[in-house]
Amino acid sequence: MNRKEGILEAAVTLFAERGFNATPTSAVAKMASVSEGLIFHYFKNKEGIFIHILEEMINTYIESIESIVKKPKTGLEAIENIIFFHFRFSEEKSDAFLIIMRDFPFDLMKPGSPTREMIDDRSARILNLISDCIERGQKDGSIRDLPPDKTAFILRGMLHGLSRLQMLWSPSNPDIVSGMIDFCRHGLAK
Amino acid sequence: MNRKEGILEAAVTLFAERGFNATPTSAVAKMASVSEGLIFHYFKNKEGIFIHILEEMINTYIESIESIVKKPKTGLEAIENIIFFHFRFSEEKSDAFLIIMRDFPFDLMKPGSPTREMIDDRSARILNLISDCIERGQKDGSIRDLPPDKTAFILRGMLHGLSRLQMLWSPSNPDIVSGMIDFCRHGLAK
Amino acid sequence: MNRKEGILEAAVTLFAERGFNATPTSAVAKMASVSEGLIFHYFKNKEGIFIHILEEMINTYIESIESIVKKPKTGLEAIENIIFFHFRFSEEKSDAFLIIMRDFPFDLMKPGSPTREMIDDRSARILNLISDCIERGQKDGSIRDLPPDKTAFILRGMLHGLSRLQMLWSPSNPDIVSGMIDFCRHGLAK
Amino acid sequence: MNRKEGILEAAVTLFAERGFNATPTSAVAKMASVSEGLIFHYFKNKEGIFIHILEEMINTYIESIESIVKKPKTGLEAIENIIFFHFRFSEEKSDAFLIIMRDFPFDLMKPGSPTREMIDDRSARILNLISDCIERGQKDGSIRDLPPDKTAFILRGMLHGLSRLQMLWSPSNPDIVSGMIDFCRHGLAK
DNA sequence: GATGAATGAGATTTCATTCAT
DNA sequence: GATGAATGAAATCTCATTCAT
Repeated sequence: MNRKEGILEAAVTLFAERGFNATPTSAVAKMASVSEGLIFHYFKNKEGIFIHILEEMINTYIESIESIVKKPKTGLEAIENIIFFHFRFSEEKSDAFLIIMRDFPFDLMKPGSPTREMIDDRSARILNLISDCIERGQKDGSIRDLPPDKTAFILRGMLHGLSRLQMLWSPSNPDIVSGMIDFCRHGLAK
Repeated sequence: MNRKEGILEAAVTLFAERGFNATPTSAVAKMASVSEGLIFHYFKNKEGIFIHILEEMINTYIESIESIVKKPKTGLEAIENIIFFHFRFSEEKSDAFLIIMRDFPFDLMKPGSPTREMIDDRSARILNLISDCIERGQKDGSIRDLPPDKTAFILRGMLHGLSRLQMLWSPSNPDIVSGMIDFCRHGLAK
Repeated sequence: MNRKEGILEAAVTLFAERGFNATPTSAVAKMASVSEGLIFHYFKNKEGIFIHILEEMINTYIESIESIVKKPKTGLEAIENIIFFHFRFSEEKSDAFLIIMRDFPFDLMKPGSPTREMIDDRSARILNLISDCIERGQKDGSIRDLPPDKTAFILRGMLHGLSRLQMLWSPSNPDIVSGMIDFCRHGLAK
Repeated sequence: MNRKEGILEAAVTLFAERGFNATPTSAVAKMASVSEGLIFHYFKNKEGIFIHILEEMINTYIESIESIVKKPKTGLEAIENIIFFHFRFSEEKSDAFLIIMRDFPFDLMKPGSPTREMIDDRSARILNLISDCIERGQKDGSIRDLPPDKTAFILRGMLHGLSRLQMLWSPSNPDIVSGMIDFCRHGLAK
């Protein structure tokens, strides 16, 4: 493993454990057995590390969804697959997922910033992927008549909110995947 | 307006604008025309301000919901009212809402801390209120047979996620209230 | 002596000794027996210390000259008094004088910055004081016909350059006050 | 242009623009399209670049003056030529001139350091050149009786101070060459 | 000659918090 | 209650410089 990856790995672990703000770059450097300067050599900023993690994650997420939605026969099944995938993904990459849900530094979202643009772009792509499935489902008869874009937004909101609630906010942690699938099937299907 | 309220008002405004971490207590003091020391006299901590805002908000939220769910005839209508109320509330108190969604300092959630206990309690109460409505709906025939607790969790996740996405993360901001109502009606109703 | 003055005194001494850039604020704090934070409480910036020293010095300089030029009978004598004063002043306040001549951080001169404006103002006032003397001398017959503003600029340049050369750049340090007086008498007088 | 010269050219440009201290070697390397290591291969130090620029400039300055003072018939004319040359030179090499006037790192002047010795030597040579002209003028009757060394120092101080004031410190920038010539003619001539 | 990854030593600055008044 | 001077503990980031290749 090269040094850059070592830094990223250490950062993900420590950020998840202590929080982004509460983790000094010195701790990351120490855990990665690297000089502190090297972090800034590669990432320029502490935020640079975050951005790297975020970008990598979001891109993998989208690419996975892109390939996943192709397989099923109906649009509704495609949506169900997205839901399954989302929660599996959030478990597999739980550390990075947690960081992004919990510690996102929102000054990165200043209008016009490159990160903002990247996120806006990815958000739009995700919404498109979902609403494409909905339209597909409306054509193949698996999904009833409802506005695809709005509904895509609602589904994404559900995924986002359920993941976040489960991770950060709630004492009880029911298995909600099957529940959500069921709920959506009724909410969407004819 | 007394000084304590002045501090709270200034804090909400500034935290919403710049973020909790990025707002020094000195800025709050200056905006409230108060000495910095007085903040600590009233709130002990910087986090103390946050906790106060959070608690006030969450209590109002719950009390409002408690009174709201009583009126409608069916459980389903009660749920719909909760949804309406949630989004109205998030607009009315948009600053405080934003702060809590975006800047929550998660070290307050350390197991056993008083804030953690307060939140766990309030979360449970909210879930109970929702699942009560569901059970009510199942009795009055407006809601189909599905697990009340899980479903309550899902509904709360939707509310949380949609609000958060709308506020922080998404370029497009469709009006999703009616969409969510429609979606839930299909998802829940018989 | 209060703490603020203590900081200034320590700063002048250390800056003169080691140079502005080479003196860490920690050294100033230590020498003034004060916490490092207090420096920033009073001066906001490391540059803030410099600006304070500069402003105090330049104001004293101008006020002294203002009172000095009034006394003598002729304009030429007034000029001579300025010259005498300048070199006496530079010896009395040699530390602060040295710092300003040697370590001036020229990003303070960015067009539009408050320090830039302050300096432009003070420069103009000094030039005015000198050229007033010249005009006075032309009226009273002690100074020949030459452009007052340009000549004032030249005299100020001489003062500046001689002080700087003497302090920083030259191995031999002749007593140049009398020489300059003599030179100017011939250069200016009828 | 070879790489060493490329580095020097980039350095002069950047130092003039941002200041010596504020310009990282990395910026010089980038602008010269060269690796950062190569700078240290050629110059050993960041200060090494400065010294190189300084030495080149000061030597050219002296050699030019040496050849210039030979031509005119009288000592006074020779002095006038020096003055003309000085200001022309400072305009032609304005970037390098600016750097030396503004950013000279005075730890290079530590007694005994090679740069200190080089500068002391060049300063003495410049003073000698000027005072030679004065003595010449006293012999040929163009310059009155005054101490040549002291006067040479004063003239050099004028040149230094006027250039510096003009470049760094003053809002008004009158054309002072002719003024200085006139002033000196009266100050020096019989 | 030439590269650029890697280092490490600081330096400035920020801030929550305390406490004497 | 109210003030604000004073503290001190970090934390990010910058850079000159080195060195293996």
